[in-house]
Amino acid sequence: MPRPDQSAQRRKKLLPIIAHAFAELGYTRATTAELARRCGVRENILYRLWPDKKKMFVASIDYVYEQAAAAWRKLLEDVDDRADAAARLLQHEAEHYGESGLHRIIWAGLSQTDEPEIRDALRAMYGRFHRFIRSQIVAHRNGAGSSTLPDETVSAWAIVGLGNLANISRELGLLSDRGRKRLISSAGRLMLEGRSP
Amino acid sequence: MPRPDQSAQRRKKLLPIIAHAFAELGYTRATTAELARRCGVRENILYRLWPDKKKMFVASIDYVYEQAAAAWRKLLEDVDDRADAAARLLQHEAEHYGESGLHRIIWAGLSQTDEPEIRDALRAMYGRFHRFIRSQIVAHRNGAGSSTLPDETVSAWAIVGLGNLANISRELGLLSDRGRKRLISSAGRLMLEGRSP
DNA sequence: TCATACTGTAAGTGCGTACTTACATATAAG
DNA sequence: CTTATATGTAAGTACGCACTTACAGTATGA
Repeated sequence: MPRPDQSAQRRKKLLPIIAHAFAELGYTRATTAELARRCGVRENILYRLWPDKKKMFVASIDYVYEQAAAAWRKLLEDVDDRADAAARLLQHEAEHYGESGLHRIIWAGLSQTDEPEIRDALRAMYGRFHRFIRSQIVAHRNGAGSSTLPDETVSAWAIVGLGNLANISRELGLLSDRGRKRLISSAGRLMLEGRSP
Repeated sequence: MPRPDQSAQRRKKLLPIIAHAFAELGYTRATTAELARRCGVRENILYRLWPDKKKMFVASIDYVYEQAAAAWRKLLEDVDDRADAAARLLQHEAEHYGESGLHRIIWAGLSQTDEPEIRDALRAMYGRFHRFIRSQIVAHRNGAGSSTLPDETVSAWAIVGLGNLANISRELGLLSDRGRKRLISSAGRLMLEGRSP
């Protein structure tokens, strides 16, 4: 009888490498040849693990979201006060935004929205991202919604937009690290509770 | 003696068509063959007017920005109260967002930031865009900056971020037209003056 | 031990696309 | 009319890249 199939574990092992390559190089420049080189294998090995390049990328999107979600969960473990969690997360993102470099995957994906599979993966991802932020805002405001504040849905999208602009500014060199931090904490706080520190 | 060179006028005539193609198809799908087809000429004609595809795109960025700026100027002509202008612009964008095609060109460009020329053009464009918005905010607040509001620079970037998220949401189908309108007017107003309608 | 499927190597293939070349024709001025 | 350059047509080239194929080696379980 044949050898046991180990492709699942192998995917798990190579995915971080592939995700990093996509993050660093973007979708098009991360050629299948380069992906294989970084993984220390030949191209056809990758094609045995994933049917095509798109699937490798979609897997990378999921991987990256899971990484971020895990970091947030860990951060929230230490927070007792649910209402404090949102501010804590915002602060954390202001300080460490983009440090992993993995958020650039989303960026790379946005340039490939003509591929339905990638579109779908991104939409799902933004949806989860938005829901997470929104739930934090709800907990933070805790029913005390001011009439001069947008509702949680709008506020959450605006915060997602902040994160995205932070991406663009990093990509184009529009803002310094300090400027970006100020933007996230200041505008983010405003969206959260209607005043800025 | 030879015939007079008419390439300048010709560029002027074809640029809107080219810009439109880039906005509609994105950078990669707007192949030189397709651009030529839409212009009703052969590819080499385009290559006599611009040295390469990148230059055609950069020219499109400038063209589209000028179009949008002209529309804004026109809108502001009718506004007497300078302090009212910002709110008026915001309202206008909430209603007509994306109609100029400006945002879609930026979008197309963001997927090509590995090309230095395109990067530079985008950076310059974001700079102008931000300066414009910022000046409107300054005029709107007119010295009456509240201590609970971010400064004009931050607010302007946040509004740019809103526009960008509006783009993403349109591209991915995250928000309805109504939702997008609500986002721009509601969060935009908050960034502008610290309260939401 | 032996059939079977996994794992690896090496070379290729097909295709799309930015960009070019060769050449015919039209139009201005001297 | 001549000449020099603009304008048009049609084909072609070079190249990168996603994806494939052919085949040799290897570990497993009956």
